[in-house]
Amino acid sequence: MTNGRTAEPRRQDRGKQRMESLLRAAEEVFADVGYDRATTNLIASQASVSPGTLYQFFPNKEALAEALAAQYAQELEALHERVFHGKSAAISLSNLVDATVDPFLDFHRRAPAFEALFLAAAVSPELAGRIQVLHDTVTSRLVALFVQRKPEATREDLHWLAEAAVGIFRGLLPLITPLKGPKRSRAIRELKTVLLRYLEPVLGKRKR
Amino acid sequence: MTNGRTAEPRRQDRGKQRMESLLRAAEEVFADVGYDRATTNLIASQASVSPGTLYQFFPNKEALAEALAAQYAQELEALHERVFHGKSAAISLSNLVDATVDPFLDFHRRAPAFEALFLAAAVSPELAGRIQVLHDTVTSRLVALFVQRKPEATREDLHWLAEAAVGIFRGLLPLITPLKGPKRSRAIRELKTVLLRYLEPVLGKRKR
Amino acid sequence: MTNGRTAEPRRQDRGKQRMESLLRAAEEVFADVGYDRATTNLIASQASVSPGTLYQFFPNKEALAEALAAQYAQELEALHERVFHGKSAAISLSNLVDATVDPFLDFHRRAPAFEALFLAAAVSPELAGRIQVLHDTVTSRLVALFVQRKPEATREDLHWLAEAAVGIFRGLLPLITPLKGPKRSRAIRELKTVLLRYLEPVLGKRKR
Amino acid sequence: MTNGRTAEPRRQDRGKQRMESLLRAAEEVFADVGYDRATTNLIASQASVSPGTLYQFFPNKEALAEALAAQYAQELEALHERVFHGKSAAISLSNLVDATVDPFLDFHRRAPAFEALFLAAAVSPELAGRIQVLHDTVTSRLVALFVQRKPEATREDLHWLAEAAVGIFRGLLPLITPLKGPKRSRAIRELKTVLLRYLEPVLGKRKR
DNA sequence: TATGAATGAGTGTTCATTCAT
DNA sequence: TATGAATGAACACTCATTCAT
Repeated sequence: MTNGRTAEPRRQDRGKQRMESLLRAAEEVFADVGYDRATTNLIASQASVSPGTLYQFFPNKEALAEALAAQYAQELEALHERVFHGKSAAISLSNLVDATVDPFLDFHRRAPAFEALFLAAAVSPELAGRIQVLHDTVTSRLVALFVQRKPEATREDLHWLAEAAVGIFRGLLPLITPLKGPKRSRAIRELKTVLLRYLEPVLGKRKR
Repeated sequence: MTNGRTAEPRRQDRGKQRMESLLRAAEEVFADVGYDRATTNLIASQASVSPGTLYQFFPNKEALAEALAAQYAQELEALHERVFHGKSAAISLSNLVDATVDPFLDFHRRAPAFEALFLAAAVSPELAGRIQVLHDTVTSRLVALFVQRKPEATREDLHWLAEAAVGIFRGLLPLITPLKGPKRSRAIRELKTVLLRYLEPVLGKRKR
Repeated sequence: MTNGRTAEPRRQDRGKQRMESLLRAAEEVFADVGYDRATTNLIASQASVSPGTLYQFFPNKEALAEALAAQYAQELEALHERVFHGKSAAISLSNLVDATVDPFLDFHRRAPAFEALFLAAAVSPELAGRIQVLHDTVTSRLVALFVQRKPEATREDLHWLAEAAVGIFRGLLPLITPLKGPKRSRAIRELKTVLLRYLEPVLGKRKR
Repeated sequence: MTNGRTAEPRRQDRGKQRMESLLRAAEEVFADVGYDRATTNLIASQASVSPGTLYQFFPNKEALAEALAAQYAQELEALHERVFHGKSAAISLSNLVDATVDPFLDFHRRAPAFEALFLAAAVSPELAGRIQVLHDTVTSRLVALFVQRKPEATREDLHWLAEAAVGIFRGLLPLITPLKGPKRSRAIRELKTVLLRYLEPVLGKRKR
């Protein structure tokens, strides 16, 4: 019936679309009930697909998480690229923190399963390994940023700085996400304050 | 015949001991596989006891978590009491941070399920309510400490300070716990640095 | 301390009392939740006694049901004795039905587990055998009554008559017991009507 | 490849068949051990199916009972329709009773769980609500029959008549079902006699 | 005799995963 | 490829019964 040459891509396209819709379904389910309580059958039915179909694309639940994490990592990289295109050294630390925190919180809103995955990873080492990429991406971007700003510091120091910064994020995010309105703003301000005070002695501009 | 007065308590003692051994078993299992993956049958067999026995003392898994959290909360309060008996205002902020972080990390070593519960609570709101007491105990102790040190600050500011401090703990703990030796020391130093820099502007001694 | 001769009976008395209180407890529990859903532990605790004590007097749940049924059978016999002391032949059939139905319904009110046992017996042949005595007592009393009234009828016919009468009771009781007030009266009237019309051709007075 | 139009139904057919075989299995198990003692795993294995499969079609035991009751109710209605197609007013009461009792007893033989459900409903109010449909179907059919035969009677009277008739069935059925041969015939005759005598004054032909 | 902690097989139910269609 | 019925080990939890004290 159809041309063999076009049939192939079409089938692959359909596959891509299925994977996408499965990932979106997983995202929603993870966000709704948490990674652990999410069931593959629920994800499949959320995607209006049979469980068998899900397993045609993802060998198990972890694989879904992993793919989602990879997607998130990619998005975060793109985001980072958009915000800092080589001129980070110039701005004030306060602006740097703003430029890091605000887009990230924005992304956080658009990526409903992000927190669920992060939290679940903390609980299950098995999962943690799978979505390591997320953590690594974020950390290495921060390190790059810090290196650019403070080339004379040792790599190790800056790595600790980045790890701690990510830890601060992870620890204060639960303070922010359940809140709305002015309370949320306050919580965000507090996060920025923590980061600012922590980073200032190392990354702050010498002469003001 | 045996003395009636001692017979009763003896049975009750056995009950207390069983509860204790069940809590210890739960602690180990929670620490090993995480709260969500822990099964009541596993906990029972870890305590060398039948599932029925477990349910004679605890109506369900949540109750075990709750009892454990209550125990931890009590221990933390006792710890706090031991460290600060009314003289916190006098010491330097650096000493204060040491006096808070070090015993806490020590406790953390002795309380293997502490982290598992804290993390699981972040995932499951159901559990979160049950072990709220832990978070509340820690936070309110910190607030009390801060009030003593800075009576003129508003209660709200100090509450945010405490919440953020707890968040910092929660976020950086995963950096510390998997490590040993000098790396662990470095990670602890980083945690203390974050806390110190964050708290200094508010709680630091005016005149130096 | 106490005289050996009096100690024995006292102990037996205590035993009797325990059995009685256990039977009363079983009665209440059977009535509350039904025979099948009743648990021995619940019965024991309702009697403020440990499960072990229950099993000292009754080897299992069926034995409790059996003892209760025996008690009920005895009570019903006493009741029957009280109502008909040899003069049943004289009264009208309508009066006979009244004299049978009314005290029975009265007893039914005082014996909360009666219906539960009867119903459970219909479900479980195992139990049915155990409480057969109840059914047999009631039936044979009815047969005796019928024989007195109609000596010339064959024993077999009267036996069928009695069995059917008991069946009518069993079948219409559920119509009566959930009702109160005038509806209940109506249901009772219907039961009596069924019995009257059924028995009349055989037991009715010939000459009026 | 197979025709798309038949492929779908085939799977659905399999589903229907499974549901049917599960209902048949439930029927047998209910009849064997009673509703209360029936376990879902036993029903599943009786249907040569895993427990999971059972739960794919029925969310719990009650649902099985409900579905079975609905099936029975439907069958009874069909039966009724077959026997009385609008001409009940003409026949004698004796014929009417025969035409009601005989097919019903026939059905009763083919529906082994019918009695178990009816009896269990009397014990458990929970179940009673689920299978109410059975009782309601039977009763309302009888009322309709009676109305047709005696239009001038009040609806309420006829309703009581029907309820009592159903009660008589329920009460005398246990007399019939365990018997075979002539004893069974005798028991059936007794049931018909009870019904006949009870209904005669209200539903009997005026002119004889 | 009385206790109540202890048992452990068993209950209803779930869910990641497979596979015939 | 897609389906969804099927699996079965596992889960949380129950309860009749036993037995050390």
